[in-house]
Parts: sequence; C-alpha cells; structure tokens
Amino acid sequence: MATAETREALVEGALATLREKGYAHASAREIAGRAGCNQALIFYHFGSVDGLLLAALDRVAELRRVRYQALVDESRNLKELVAAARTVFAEDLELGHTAVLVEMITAAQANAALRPEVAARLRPWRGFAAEALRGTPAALLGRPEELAHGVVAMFLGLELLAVLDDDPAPADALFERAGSLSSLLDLFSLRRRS
Amino acid sequence: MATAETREALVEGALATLREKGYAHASAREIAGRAGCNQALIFYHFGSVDGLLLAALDRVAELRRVRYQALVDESRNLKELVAAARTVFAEDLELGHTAVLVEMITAAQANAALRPEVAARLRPWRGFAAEALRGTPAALLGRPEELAHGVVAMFLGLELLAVLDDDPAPADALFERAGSLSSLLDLFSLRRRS
DNA sequence: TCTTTTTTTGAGCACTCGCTCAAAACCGAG
DNA sequence: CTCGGTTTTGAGCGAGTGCTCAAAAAAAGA
Repeated sequence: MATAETREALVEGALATLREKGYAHASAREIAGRAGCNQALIFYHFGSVDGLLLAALDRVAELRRVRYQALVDESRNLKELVAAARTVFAEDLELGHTAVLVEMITAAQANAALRPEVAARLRPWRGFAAEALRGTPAALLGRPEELAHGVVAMFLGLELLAVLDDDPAPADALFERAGSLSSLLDLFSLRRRS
Repeated sequence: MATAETREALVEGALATLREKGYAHASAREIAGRAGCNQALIFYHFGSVDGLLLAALDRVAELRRVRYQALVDESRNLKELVAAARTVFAEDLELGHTAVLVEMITAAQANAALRPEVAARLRPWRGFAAEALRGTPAALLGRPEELAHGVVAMFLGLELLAVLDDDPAPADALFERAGSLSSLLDLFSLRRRS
C-alpha cells in the first residue's frame, strides 16, 4: 500500500480510538487493529504512538481551521461572526473532535513530553475564539441548577488549561479570568430569563 | 500498626500521588512507596487501587463540605455568601484538591466502573455552588485574550461533566448552559473594565 | 527478467500493571 | 509464655504496554 494511504488509515484509526476508548486505551495494537494493519507500522510511519496521536490532532486542528476560515470570510458583521463561532463549536462537538481534544489535553497533564506539543496545537482554537470578541455584553439570568453545573465546568476547564500552559495558575488569576469570561458568554448567548 | 493509621497513610499517599503524578501514575507500588508500606496493603484495606483513590476523593469532599459549612454559617448576606464560595474555591486550589478532582474526573472518562462513583462524589460541589446563586448580575468587560482563554476552558469543562453524567450533551444544551453561566460569573466577579 | 528499495510482518524483549497468596510478624487476651 | 486473630510482607502470576528487529512481501527501476 502507498505510504499516504497507510498513514491515512492509521490516523483514522487513532481518531476513532481516541473518540471511543480514550487516550488510556489508545495502544498501538488497538489502533493498528482498527486500521487493519500491523502495529509495527505505527513506529515505522510515525516513530511512536504519541507521534501518531499528535498527527491525528493535527488533522482535527486543520479541519477546524479550514471550516472556520470559510465561515469568517462570509461574515459581514459581528453577529454573523459570533454565529460562525457557534457553528464551528457545535460541529466539533458532533464530529467528536472536542472529545479528541479533551483526551489529548488530559493526557498531556500526565506526560511532560506531550504537553508542549498539545499546547502548540491548541493555539489555533484560542486565536479563533479571540476573533469573535467585540461589542458590549448584556446581563442575563439562568436557572440556578444550570449555573451551578456551569461554574464547576468552568473551573475544571481553567485548571486543565493552566496545567497545559505550565501556568502556576494562582487562585486570583483564575477568578479574574472567570470574571472576564462573562462578557464573552453574553456575546454567545441568545437566551433570556430563567 | 493500627488499621486506622495505615488507612490514613495510604489515603495521604494517594492524595499526594494524584496531585503530583496524576491518575495514570497512581499505581499501587507508587502509592505504597509514599505511604512507606507494602503495596499489598492497598488491596487488604481498600480492595483495589481505585477503591483507595475513591476513599481519597471522599476525604477531599468531606473536608470541603466542612470548611464551606463553617463559612456559610457565618455569612449574614448574599455578599458574604459569595465571598465564602470564593474562599473555598481558592483554598481548594492551593491545597491541590482541585487537581485531585480533575484527575479523578478525567480518569472516570475512560473507566465506566469509576464514572458513577466519581459523579456521586462530585454532587456536593455542585450543590454548594448552587447555594451561592441569588441576586442580579451586572455586565463586565475583560481583555480579549483572557476571554478567549476562558471560553475554551469553559467548553472543555462542560464536555467533561457531560461525559461524567452520561449526558449526550447536544451542542444546543452546552450553549444554553454557557449562556446561563454568565450571571453566576458576574456574581463571582469583582473586576471592572479591561 | 533481475535487482534494489520500500513497505509489512510476527515474534519477542524488557517493563509495568493489578492483584493473589502463603508465610511471617505483630499484638493483645488468657 | 502460649495462643489466636490481625496486620504485613515479598514473591510471583498473567496480562498489557511501547518498541525493536530480522526476515518476508510488495513495489519500483533497469
């Protein structure tokens, strides 16, 4: 088989494995099984299992970049830009790309060698989100249960990213970020009331 | 040694390991080494490594409950209640308890048996956050870079919690929660301007 | 066709893991 | 001190891991 086809099959196998089984079970034998080839090919083509997983992450990042650029080019005002961001986020969730991201990020927490690689591949996400930030926020209300759920989620996420960036992440900085988050959330939100 | 002392040493060793090395490296041999005893004691006293880690999570949750209850009892109005919540969150970060939480949550993603156990021990956190929710929010502005960082963090966290709860987490629900989050963030934030 | 290079394979090495188990050590009661 | 139950130990089993390697298979060039 041509090199490109083999690499393609392995990347697809890696993405499927990350999505369905997670990083902990993304072993060479498991991925090669899905790709229908020998596990040694992973080391021949990508050097290591982590090398393959990073290549899979590259593909996810590139797909997102292309999709987002296309939507941005069509946007004529802020409202459309925000809608484009929402669309890309939603598509990533449905494609399972968010799950792949989360797996690689949490894996990087326990793997110093993986950490800078994953952090570098995360930058496009952040830059793209920054682009959607203009305009003034408006206050909104929501259900307390959802608010409670949300705040727990937010601090978990901030903690994960802080570890990734080798940021000591003192409590004060986390709370400052939490505060600044609110204007973006208002920007994203079309909801009203409880 | 008395049973209680041994269990105490093992729980402390488990917490230190989770904090410094993460779930992936929280092996029986590693934890027992820190506790200064044989690895077989983990299975004698806790049945399994995960059993010990859940016991460690129990301790973290109980400590938080006690600390928070004490602060709530002293609060006379909403402002003091919110301040109490901030204090507990900040203390958890400094104690490394947040890191332990994140490790167990991300580990639960790839371990179906662990998932409901961790989810159950997470409930107190959510309930406590819900208690701080009253009053009306005010709009705030922040730096775009921090907003970008924050929104990425938030969606990661929502995704993690959605997996934990066996929630299919459709994109619409995530965005609704993101919207409702803003009022809580305003509540937590004492910041102003860029 | 024969030769050279690229691609693929299966066996296997060295390691770590969770966990078991029989035996040793400990310790309080009689 | 002796006994009996509790606690601790070290060795070890079976399984899974990343990765290597010599050799086989396939593809490409002459």
